Amino acid sequence: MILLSAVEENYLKYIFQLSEISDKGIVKTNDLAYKLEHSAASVTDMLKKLSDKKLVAYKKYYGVSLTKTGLQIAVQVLRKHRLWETFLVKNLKFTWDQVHAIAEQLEHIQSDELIDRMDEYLGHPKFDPHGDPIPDKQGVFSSANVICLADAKLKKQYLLANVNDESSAFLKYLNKIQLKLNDKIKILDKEEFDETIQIMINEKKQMTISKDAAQNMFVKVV
Amino acid sequence: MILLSAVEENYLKYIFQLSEISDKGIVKTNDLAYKLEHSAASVTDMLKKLSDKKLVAYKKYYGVSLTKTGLQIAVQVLRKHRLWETFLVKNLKFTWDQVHAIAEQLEHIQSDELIDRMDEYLGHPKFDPHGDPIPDKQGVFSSANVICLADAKLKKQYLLANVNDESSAFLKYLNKIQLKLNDKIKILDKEEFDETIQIMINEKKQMTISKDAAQNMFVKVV
DNA sequence: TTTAAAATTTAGGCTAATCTAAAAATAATA
DNA sequence: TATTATTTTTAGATTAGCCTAAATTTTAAA
Repeated sequence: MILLSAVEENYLKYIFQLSEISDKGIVKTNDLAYKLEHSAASVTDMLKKLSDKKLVAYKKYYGVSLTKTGLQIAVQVLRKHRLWETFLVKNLKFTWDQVHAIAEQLEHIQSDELIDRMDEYLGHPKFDPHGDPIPDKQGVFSSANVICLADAKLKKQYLLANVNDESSAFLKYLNKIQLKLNDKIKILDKEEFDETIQIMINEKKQMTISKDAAQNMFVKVV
Repeated sequence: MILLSAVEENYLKYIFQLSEISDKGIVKTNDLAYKLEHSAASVTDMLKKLSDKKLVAYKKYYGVSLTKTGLQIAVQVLRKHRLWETFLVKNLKFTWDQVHAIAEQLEHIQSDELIDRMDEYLGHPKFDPHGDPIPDKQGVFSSANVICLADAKLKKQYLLANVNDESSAFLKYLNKIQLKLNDKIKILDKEEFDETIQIMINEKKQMTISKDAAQNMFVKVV
């Protein structure tokens, strides 16, 4: 069990996030410096340390990528971040925009037992309140191409792919409005004021969906 | 709003705890060093820094006490610690001997909003799983009328209200003898020779309690 | 009351994580 | 290709928070 500082964990997390949108998973020093809001010199410094610990593969003037160990740690930090965000929104009723800063702190709490029990407590959610996938204990993300219904685009055709909330209240609600997994959903309108959404289900039934409900539904593009 | 490091918060917390069992609230450098498991020299160093920040009143070779500001912060750290412990035991089903180390980390998460919502979520608990009082947002503790089991009277009915020692060894011992907070305790006999105590638990189970154990248990009169 | 022991502070040093300024390497342009 | 601009690294410094060893102050004992 490797114990890392919160700072080191953050480096790994950001390298992971940048590597996902970069060429061949190679992250540039300056991009990392910008993300971390540190000087490029500090980043170079830390990259050498992480390289010594075999958490990253670093080549001078070229860039950095995660090793297998570094990747595993980065993914677990992301898992913790997203589980905490889920807890903050679902249980403590924070709004999605309030939780990031707090989760940035909570993600560095060191206790596997804690995060396992939190995962259990939340009902093993697969997506966080922003619709980002939550990797499981083994680091496996559930299917990509799924977005939160709250973030879905107007006029496009989707299929209901996943629900985040396993509470009986929410499932009963879905039952009542007769919405099931793999039903077709098209967004007719989004109301800016209260963020409710007008949807068409299976090309025949029109419904108004609350912001809360939409945030718990995940759809994939047809 | 003063932002302190986790290290500084810990100093204030331990000064508070030691001042409660000390003469006139004056804490000695060595006692603090022992509690923090740091060298006395490090403690002197930090006391000077905390003194500069007006969080403690520090007099060389004499001792340290909290200022009004320092006290307020210490009590809020304690509040966070105890609310988190309550959450870990009540909601995540940890046993009370597992939670201390995790709460030591969680107590330093910086967010008033978070702790307010957690307090609300837990239903404004007044005591934590160890029976320690949880100060409210204003820093006010609710006091129970508790006495040490070692000082309790023969033949009287008590409830186990609090334990002094949060070491995992002691809490495991309580688990083993199946003694929990709010269990009924009646003192059947006190042995003068070694100061062991015969107690009846919940009117059905008889036990012998050592002097050491009894000094770590606190009971309230029914 | 003098001396020995204990507690505390001072002095000097170390590591992690940051910084700025200058140097070096790479990329872009004339 | 030569020169300039950009990116990255190196060098040297700083701060927080710790340490050990030595010096100082306080307390206890003879």
